[in-house]
Amino acid sequence: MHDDLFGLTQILDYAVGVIEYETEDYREATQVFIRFNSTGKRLSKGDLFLAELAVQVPGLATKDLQRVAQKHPNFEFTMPFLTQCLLAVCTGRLKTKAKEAWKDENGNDYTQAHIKEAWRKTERGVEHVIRFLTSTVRWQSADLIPSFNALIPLIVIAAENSGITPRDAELARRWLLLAGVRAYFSGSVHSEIDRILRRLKKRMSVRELWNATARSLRKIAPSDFQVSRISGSVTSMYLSMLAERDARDWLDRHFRLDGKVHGHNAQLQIHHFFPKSLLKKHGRGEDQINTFGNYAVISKGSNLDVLAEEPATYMKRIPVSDSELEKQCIPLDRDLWHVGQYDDFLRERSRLLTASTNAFLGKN
DNA sequence: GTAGGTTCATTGGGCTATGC
DNA sequence: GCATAGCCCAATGAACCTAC
Repeated sequence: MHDDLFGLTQILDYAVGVIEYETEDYREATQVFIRFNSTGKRLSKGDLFLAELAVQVPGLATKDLQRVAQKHPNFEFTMPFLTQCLLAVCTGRLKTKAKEAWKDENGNDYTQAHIKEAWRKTERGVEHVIRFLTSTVRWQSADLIPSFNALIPLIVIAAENSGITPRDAELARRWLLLAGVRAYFSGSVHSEIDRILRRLKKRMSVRELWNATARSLRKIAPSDFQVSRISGSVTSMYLSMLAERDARDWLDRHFRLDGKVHGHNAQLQIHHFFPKSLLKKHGRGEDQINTFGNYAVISKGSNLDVLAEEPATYMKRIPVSDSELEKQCIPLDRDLWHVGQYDDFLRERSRLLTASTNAFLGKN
């Protein structure tokens, strides 16, 4: 312990090297900046694209992108993310070296006018997608977005088509929610987005986006609800469905179950339909207690005061209608609300969740 | 240069210790 | 007894690496 503390104090004597490099050329400075990025805190591709953009079109990043980044309090997109959206709209690709980001296939710089026009379209695309997220998907904040990368193709489509038509909106929602649950954008993200963007060049539509990815986006199955995470793509999809169904709190019928279940200013909370302490008492393990089939959503302020009672007991005191229970896919058969029937309850709840979610997501 | 596999970094949930 | 802080770990997205 003493050695560790002594070692820590040595940091005060650590010699930090400084190299002075004089230049008036912003481009040259950026190249040096990118080259030095191999050590220390590594910057993301988006950071480097942003640095190059600042050189290519002075003022665009510091004024226009920043304005959009700060415009929507519940959808605070980062500058690197917006830069990647702009890059996708401007060049039709994302996978590139930073210093070649704003060049065409012949190696020539895109003109300032071209990039500014692309930004005008990107900004419009971002606005349309936020409207789509709040109205069709019914997410009121960016906290519920499982993957920001998934928004990029949608923003490109909305930018090029001046929005997402009401006819396409439901397919776009199906695509976004399934892309989240299937963790479509993990692994080689830039390669995959580039492949999608190449397809979209041929036909810029949500239908084409769906066709390009459908093989990986199989419909929801009961096993998809065997998750313990309270935050995550399955919960985001469930909350979207609850808002669509105009689900209400179990104690306060006027309170819409619309919002998020975790994080700062969460409006909702997860309620274990079979209380943890009850299941623990009956020898159930964590994986059986904390599983989506046992989760319901209620308002943050609600205290159902259930202790270790069975649902069959405590639900008699709670003035919730069958229609609200149906919205949350809770089996109405009261015989399943006894702890001895827990396995059958989970099986039936998973079946109802699967059927309801697939109906909500709609057909291709 | 690209695709796909692997590794790394970040985030959020759960648990426990501590303070009020 | 409750609230809060801090730690650990799993999940996940991003970055990196390698084979073709």
